[in-house]
Amino acid sequence: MIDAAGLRVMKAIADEGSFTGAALSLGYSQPAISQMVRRLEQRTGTVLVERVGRNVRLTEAGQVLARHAVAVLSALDAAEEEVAAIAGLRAGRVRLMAFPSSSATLVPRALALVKQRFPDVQVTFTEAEPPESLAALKAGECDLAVAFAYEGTDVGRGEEDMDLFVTHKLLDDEVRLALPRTHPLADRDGIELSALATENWIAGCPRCRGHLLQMCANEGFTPNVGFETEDYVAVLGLVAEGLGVALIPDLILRTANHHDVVTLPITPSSRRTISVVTTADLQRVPAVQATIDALCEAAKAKPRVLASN
Amino acid sequence: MIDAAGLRVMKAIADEGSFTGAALSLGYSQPAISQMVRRLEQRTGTVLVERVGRNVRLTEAGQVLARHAVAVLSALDAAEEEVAAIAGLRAGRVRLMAFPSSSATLVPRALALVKQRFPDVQVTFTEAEPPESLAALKAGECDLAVAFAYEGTDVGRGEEDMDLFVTHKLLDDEVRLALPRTHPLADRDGIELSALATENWIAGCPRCRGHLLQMCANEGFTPNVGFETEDYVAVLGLVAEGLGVALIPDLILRTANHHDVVTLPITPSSRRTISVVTTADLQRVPAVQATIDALCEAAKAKPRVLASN
DNA sequence: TGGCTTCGATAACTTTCGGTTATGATCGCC
DNA sequence: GGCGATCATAACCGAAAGTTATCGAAGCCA
Repeated sequence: MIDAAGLRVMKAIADEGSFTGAALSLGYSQPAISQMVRRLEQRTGTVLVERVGRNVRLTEAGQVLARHAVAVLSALDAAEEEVAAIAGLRAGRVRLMAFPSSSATLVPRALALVKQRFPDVQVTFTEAEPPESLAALKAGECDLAVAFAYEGTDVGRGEEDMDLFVTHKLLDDEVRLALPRTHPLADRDGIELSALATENWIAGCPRCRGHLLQMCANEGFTPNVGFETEDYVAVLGLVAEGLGVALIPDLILRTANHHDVVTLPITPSSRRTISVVTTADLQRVPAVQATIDALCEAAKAKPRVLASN
Repeated sequence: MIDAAGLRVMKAIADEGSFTGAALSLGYSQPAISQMVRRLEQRTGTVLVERVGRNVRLTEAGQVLARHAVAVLSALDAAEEEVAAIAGLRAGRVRLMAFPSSSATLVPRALALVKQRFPDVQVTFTEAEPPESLAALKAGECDLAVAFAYEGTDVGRGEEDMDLFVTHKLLDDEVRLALPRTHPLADRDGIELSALATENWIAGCPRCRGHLLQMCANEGFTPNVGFETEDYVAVLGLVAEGLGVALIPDLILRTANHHDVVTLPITPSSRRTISVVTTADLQRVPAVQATIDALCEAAKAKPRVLASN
């Protein structure tokens, strides 16, 4: 019934004391004010201004509207400013989910980049493996997921609704064989997977275990998996103690290595692709886009860290 | 930029969880919501909803708008309600000015009527003689003036801008001669003004004094005015003490009389007209109209009071 | 897996509302 | 009494907002 424009006009009339002044201050023409007031009067069914001589004066009801105008308009301005802040990266919240081994350096580096560039954008971070993080993304519980997919399977995921998601590849993560320094094969430059059919194996996270089984099946054998743990530090410990060998992504080795463990490239080579995943809608949110950018840059900066290691 | 309708829509979407639901709850069609959201999005330059499957979910910016919506809309409702209260006589303030002798019974009775009918309408009351009250009305310092004009002069006033004002006649007030009970003429049923040329006169308010001089001039003499006071009780006291005679409006005699004073009709008869004056704009304000009505009714009820006196 | 239902997007049309220009009426002032 | 300023009114114009009709797609259910 009453709209903000009407209130703005009433306030301008109260401030300026005349229709003409109000028109000037609002950038309208004088008749616009005139009929705007008339509209308001017949909508409210009340006299809002009294025409006295060639000036006008607000009635009590008119003063009421003018008084409320400041409250309404300031609330409107506040809303506008707040979304403008989000649009202008002066505010905003990004809920990021990433799988554990990415949170070692890739994610912290990206978060630091975002914080440096847009100090008021808040990125919250939760660890989650790709299946859960993508489910959370779908459920609207996060805005961004850092996920990985092993070569062969699709980048975003191997699942059906890949077109719902938008993925940006961050980096390729080579899978290497980890074995004890004391192992007979430890001094080789590389090794064929098929030569490891009789080893005891240590498996990582469920997806990694699946990938291990898949690769071995391709080579014609079923690995003897003696241990399973999601903690790659534990995997390295187990390997170091000579309890078995493991396939470990290179990304993990950059931050956690063990002086009793040697890693070798394998044949056929295998890698996983690490990507950041979001939705088409969310990607258009500035803070989300900024976080994606930061992640991409953090990923590009990675190899140097690797080389120095 | 952002309008209340947009906020209302955002809130409805937040509440209903879908465009269709919002459309239903607001009485719009579904496409209306759809393009309303799109408009808002391109105005704010931000993504406000994410389309997930066949439902929608608000983004952070969208939630911000929905959250502010309640503040803005409630402020708007408050404004609307307040003017509706004024329009519906559940609120409102009337600033009434009346000349002193009208405040004895006429005004109190009218105020009581208003208070009984519309307990929440506040009538404030200030005493003022017609010249000042009408000036105040013109200056916007009051809404209603109870004024009087002596026969011959115009009802609203004798001045130029009578068409600015709207007047409602309340009652005619007969002017009577007040003289001491001991006066030789005190037992007459009436008296010619011309027979009083040699009396000592006591004059009331400036306008009354002017009227006295005018009447006497019409009868061919100039009254010998020994006292002037605006306080009619004082006039009666002076008359009672035999210090002179006076012309006193009947309205005053209804509330203030003196057992040593006798009043008589005079010839030529004279009366003043008591009216309530406002402006055309203010008359359309419900509370003002209600007060006018109450004054008219209070004036009609008057004669009975007089008769019983 | 294939229809059925439902939901959002889009297009095209219509109407109403809000605004401007032009003009008139009136007031206050010189 | 004329002049300048102010509000009101009329006529006109355009944009914006809402509607109907239709499409595409998603989820649901058998």
